Amino acid sequence: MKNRIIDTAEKRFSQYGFRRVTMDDIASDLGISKKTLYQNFKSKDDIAWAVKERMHKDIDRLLKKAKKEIPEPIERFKRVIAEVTERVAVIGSAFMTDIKKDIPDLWRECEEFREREIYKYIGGILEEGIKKGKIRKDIDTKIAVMAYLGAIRMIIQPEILMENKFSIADAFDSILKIFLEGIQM
Amino acid sequence: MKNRIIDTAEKRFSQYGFRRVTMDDIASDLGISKKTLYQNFKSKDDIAWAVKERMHKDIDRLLKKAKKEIPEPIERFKRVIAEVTERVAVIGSAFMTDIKKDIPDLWRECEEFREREIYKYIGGILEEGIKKGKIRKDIDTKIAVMAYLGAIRMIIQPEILMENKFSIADAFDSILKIFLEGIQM
DNA sequence: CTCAAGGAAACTAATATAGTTTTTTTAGTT
DNA sequence: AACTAAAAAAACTATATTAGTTTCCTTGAG
Repeated sequence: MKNRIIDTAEKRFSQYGFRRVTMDDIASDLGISKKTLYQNFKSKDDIAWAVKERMHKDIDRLLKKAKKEIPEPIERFKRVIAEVTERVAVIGSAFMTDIKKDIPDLWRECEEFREREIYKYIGGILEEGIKKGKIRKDIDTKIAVMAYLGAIRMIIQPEILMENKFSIADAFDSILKIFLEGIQM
Repeated sequence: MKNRIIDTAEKRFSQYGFRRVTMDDIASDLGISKKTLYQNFKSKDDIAWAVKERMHKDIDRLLKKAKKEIPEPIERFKRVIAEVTERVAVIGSAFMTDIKKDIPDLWRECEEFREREIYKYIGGILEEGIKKGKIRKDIDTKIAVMAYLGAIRMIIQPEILMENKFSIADAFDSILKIFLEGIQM
């Protein structure tokens, strides 16, 4: 049950931020009462922390695995991008803006994680690629990663998917193609 | 004064959405009292409408000008991208989510504008480029435009600029480079 | 000095929602 | 069928927030 709650909360928070999502929303999505929700989590803040903890753990695991299994930068980038991005895009501006005010400690930890694990780690893959002459020297790797995340975040919004003909997989492929083409030598 | 208010509101709405921005915020940013603010606009909703009207007018003007002056698709894309994107990025997910609930008519108009003027128009430039063999056939132009907007939106957040060494101009350049490289034949 | 305009502060009314409690419903057991 | 425990649904309380309004204070011009 706890995981179902975290799933639902993650989805909602990523789309609407923290403040905009009510406990009623989450309970209703899950088909449970608020009472049951509070039997599992002490407060709304607790849920936000749980969402963050699980996400960070998952992403850590994926990044470590990719590092171990794939030495080649472009391929590793592709793997990481495929597996991590959608989750990472959840650290969206509305959520962060909200928790910066409402749960500052949580915000700080998310910021640090993002800086360390996302930009440094993924940016590091790109730097490797630059060293090996596979990726253009003239791009700032952090900007590239940010841009990619921004692009993905744009696409994963449910209204966008609903209103348009393409599937999310197609969209991800397209964006990845543009990026890979754009960053490679 | 009205324009100063619209400037400030546009900035705030683009970053924080509609609901999160208070009339106190706007007044304070401008160094005026709420009283003065209400002397210029009847309500908060009025301000949102004013922001939208002005923006759409500005973008319309820019798009028409570019069409008249620049026949070549890649160059036109560059021009449009340079002049329009930052403004367009203001139609962000937080703002749209808020007004969808709070001011549905405004939301509808913004949606239509975005569909017509941004995706169709800019997408149209890209389609032209495809026809002329300058842009890859295998990308969906709408996804490309969305991705680009997402990337830009990511970068223009003030905290991002503050925390990082690159300038906004550098970031825009980088992103544009990646995109142009990624979409061209 | 007076006065008008505008900023700052205080206020009111309304809304929203976290968290809690009560009522109703449901499913299982005897 | 009756009973019971658990959970959903509904209602409630307390608190926070903010749009819009009013009052008080300050400032600058005449």
